[in-house]
Parts: sequence; structure tokens; C-alpha cells
Amino acid sequence: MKVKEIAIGAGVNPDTVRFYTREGLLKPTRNPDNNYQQYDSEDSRRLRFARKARQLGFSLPEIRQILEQADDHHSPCPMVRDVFQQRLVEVEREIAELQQLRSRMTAALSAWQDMPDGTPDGHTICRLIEHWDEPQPDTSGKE
Amino acid sequence: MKVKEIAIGAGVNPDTVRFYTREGLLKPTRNPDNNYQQYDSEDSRRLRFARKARQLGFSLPEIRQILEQADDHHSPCPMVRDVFQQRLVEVEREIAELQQLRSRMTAALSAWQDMPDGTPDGHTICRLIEHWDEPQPDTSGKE
DNA sequence: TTTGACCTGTGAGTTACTCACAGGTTTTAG
DNA sequence: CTAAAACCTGTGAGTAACTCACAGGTCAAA
Repeated sequence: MKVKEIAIGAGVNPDTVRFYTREGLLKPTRNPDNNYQQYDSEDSRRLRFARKARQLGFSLPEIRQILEQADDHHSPCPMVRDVFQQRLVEVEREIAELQQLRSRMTAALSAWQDMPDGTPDGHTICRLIEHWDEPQPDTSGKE
Repeated sequence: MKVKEIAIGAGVNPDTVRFYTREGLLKPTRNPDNNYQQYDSEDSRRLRFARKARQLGFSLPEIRQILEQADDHHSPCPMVRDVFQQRLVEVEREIAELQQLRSRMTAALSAWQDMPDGTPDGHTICRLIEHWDEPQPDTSGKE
């Protein structure tokens, strides 16, 4: 398979395929005639795996590590599970943050209903934003 | 005020102050004696405003636009409200995506409970990820 | 045969900072 | 009074994960 073919197979940009190849996630061979990259079905599986892992929030270095462990005939599953569990915690924190944000935003918007639009009060800008409370800086310890 | 002072006042890195200054969000004067930047209380207000707007998801160009409108004695509120409303939609979409992700992750983790850890099956890597379904591009638009 | 679609590698752009560096200034301690 | 620490300056690079642009080589179809 050539770059565009494998890219279409995984639904990604050909540049992403080249990028992943540079990053060592894919290991195509070379066609000596024309110096083109040649991908096989194993590369295609790796690429689709990488894309799914990305959707789950794994970073490219993590994915590369998983693939390398698999190449060495080690099961990467325990590691994957650990990262996965950490990631779940993060996702839950993000959800909580966004929900808080949403409730504050809807509150602000309904308060805005009562404000006339063009109040020429440029110097105070928008009080609703100016008086927005800082969220706490997240003392939990990671990221 | 010098860089570090205004930075401490807003709880940000001095480099952020310099960055915002380069980006035109802050307009300090120069001390001709030593070429240092001199910030005043108006800059401090702009900086704190910018930080709060960032927390709400406004981009730096948007914030600059708001501040410039305010400088021209126009009320930026109608514009802010529009961006704000758009941003709320995004936040709700993000929440929905993350919630879906979370439920899939918890399902996967409980399925994992039943798998032995070190199964040396490197070639299939982790089936749970390999068979992860692509999330749909979200045609619904609602929660 | 010539166009057009593909391939190659490299380098830059994206966002909003953060950090490193080298050199000038000011403050503080001894 | 001087030396060191702490600050200032601008510039350039690094971050994550791509995406795009460019210049030049290759290949399939009309």
C-alpha cells in the first residue's frame, strides 16, 4: 500500500501517515525502484489502533510504547490498563470542570438577558466577565 | 508597575505578561531611563480581564478585539455575548463527548477485570482498544 | 506525450504560553 | 562601596499532534 491508500483505509490525512512514520509508529519498507514507502496490512492495523488509542486520550509516545511492547512479544495490556485508568480519572475531572463552567455560563447568559445591548460603558467592559471568579488552581497534583 | 509586579497581581507568569504585551493586549509605556516597561492599573485590569476571559474559552484574538472595542468607547458586550453563546454550545458538546467516552471506558475497564494480566498475545495487542468503535461525528447537536 | 495525481523530504504554521539565553540595570547585603 | 542577587530586556526555541506549503521526482491515463 502507498501512503494515500493506507491513509484512506484508516480515514486519516496522508500527512498524518507520514508523521506517524517519522515518529516510528509505522515501519513501512521502501520500494527500491522509486523510493516510495510500502505499507502492509500490519501497518494498517497499527494505524487504526493508534487512531483509536488517540481517541481515548493516549499520547503518541504512549502509543509507540504500547506498539513496541507488542513487537517484543510482550503483552502491553497491563500498561495499557494503567494508563487507561489514569485517563479515566482525568476524563472525569474534565467533565466536572466543564459542567461547572456550563452552569456558570448559563447563569451569566440569563443575567445578560436583562442588560441592554449597547450600553456605552466601554471602560468597565463586561462586568459579568470582569467579576468572574477564578476556578481553583487544582491542587490534586498532576498535569 | 514592573513586569513582575503586575504578573503577581494577576497571578500569572511574568513571561505571560511579556507575551500579552507583544500580542498587543497590554499597552505599557517605557521608562526612558532604563527601557523597562511601565504598567498601570488599567493594564492590570486588562490583564485580569484577559485571564478570566481565557478561562471562559475566549481566544487571545477575541480578547484583543474586545479590549480594542472598549478602547474605542464601543461596548463590546454584544460581541462578547455572541462569542459566549457559541462557546456555550461547544462546552455542551465537549461535555456530551466526554460523558460518552467515560461510559465506554468504564465498560471497557469492567470487561478488563475478567482478562488475565499478562496474556502473551502481543499480536492482537489489546482487543478492547482494537475493537473500539469510532465515535460518530455527532449529527444530533443536543444533549 | 503531456497532463494530473501521486510520491519524496523538509520546514513552517497552528495555540497559548513557558523556558533558556545573553546581556544590561537595580537593589540589597556586607 | 562593591559585589552578588534579583530583576529587566529581546529573541528564539520548545510544547502536542498534526496540517499545509514547497520544490522536485514518479507514474497512470488520455
